Amino acid sequence: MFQLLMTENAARRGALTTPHGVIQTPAFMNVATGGAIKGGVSALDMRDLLRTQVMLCNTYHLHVRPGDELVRDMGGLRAFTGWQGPVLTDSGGFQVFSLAKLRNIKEEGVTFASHVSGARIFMGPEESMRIQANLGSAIAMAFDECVANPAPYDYAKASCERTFRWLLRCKTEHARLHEQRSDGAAPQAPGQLLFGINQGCTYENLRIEHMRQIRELNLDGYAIGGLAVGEPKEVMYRIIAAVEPHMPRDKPRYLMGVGTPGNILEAVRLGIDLFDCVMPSRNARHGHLYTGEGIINLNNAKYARDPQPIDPACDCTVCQNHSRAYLRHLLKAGETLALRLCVLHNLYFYNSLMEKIRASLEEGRFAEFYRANAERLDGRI
RNA sequence: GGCCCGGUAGUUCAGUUGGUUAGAACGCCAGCCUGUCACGCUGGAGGUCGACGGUUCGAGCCCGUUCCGGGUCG
Repeated sequence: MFQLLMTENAARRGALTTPHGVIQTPAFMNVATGGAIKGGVSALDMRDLLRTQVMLCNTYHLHVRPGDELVRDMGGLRAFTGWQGPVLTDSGGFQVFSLAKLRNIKEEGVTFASHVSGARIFMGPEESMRIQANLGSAIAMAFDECVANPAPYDYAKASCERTFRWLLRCKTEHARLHEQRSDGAAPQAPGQLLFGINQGCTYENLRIEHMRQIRELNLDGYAIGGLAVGEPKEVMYRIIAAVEPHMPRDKPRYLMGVGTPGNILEAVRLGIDLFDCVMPSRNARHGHLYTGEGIINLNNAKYARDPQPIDPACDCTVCQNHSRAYLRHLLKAGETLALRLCVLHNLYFYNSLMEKIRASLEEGRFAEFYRANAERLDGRI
């Protein structure tokens, strides 16, 4: 259940209770697609160094390898990975979009060629729900289609309608998997929440109509999917602003796959509670580091002799102990330590940004925080 | 000292019978990345082809001299 603690205009400060812990919102979920944050960051690091609240894993990737039944037999994702807190599993719907060359979409579901073995894999709403139950996540996402941008109106509309039919099937299967079994066996993932996903490409009327439909299903949370897939950020903000008034107030709202620090700040202002994005970890591995003053590219020669930490205002373990010059050296030398340290900093930065946002909401000065940071966060220095 | 092999981008090397603005890889410089097929992708700079002279319409390629490195024989 979701508790709305306080609001400032559309922005919200809340608490989402899951079977595996409470998530203070707005929150950023740390992406560990295949059960690990890329760059050598462990579950212990998330707990001890990053102040992570939620780990996000992917249904499709874990189904392909090592297999969801293996994860189930090993005690579920938490036991398997060592992460004690809540896990959100993405449904695999995004892979319908991102693995476009390998797929075939039908009403029943999607046929993929496994990117690992090439073997044919079928996944529909029921399969996705069963896999997510096996994975034992705290929050399961509905199986949807993330439509490419731009998409013709007719395709976006048809896809939206199919995503709705898939959602109905997800809900039915999810309920079936979690009801008390007649044979007395415990359900696979007791108390697992189910979030629905809004689609509709960049067409406001499709977005709103779809949102109105899915809110009737009284799900545990509502996500906006299919954004930040190439459209200008102004378009993304316009869609969020259009859909938000139609989202239930008493349910968490999750903007999937977003985004830059600036995107997140803007989306919180528009009423979003949950985020996830590969950007902080991927960009870290590519040498782009976040600071309160903007983004720095550690690959740049100007940092070769820079004794400062990545962000002088940051209190993460990396900034407490290492210089830009050293990290740049590690990066240039191809040391895997560079990946770990840079990822640690960026994820700490994101988690810490969310803490600052929550604090500003609690103190009724979010607008002020927004004004002071909106411009700067995504800039380059 | 004789003979052989080699000197082409910062580095390791390609350069077809002599023929447009001499290529690659790595490195360097910079850009990109939004529910991760991603230690990835894109772009850029950088060469008096050891030096000098010759042959030729034209030479990194052929000839001569010379310098440097390596090998080998005495």
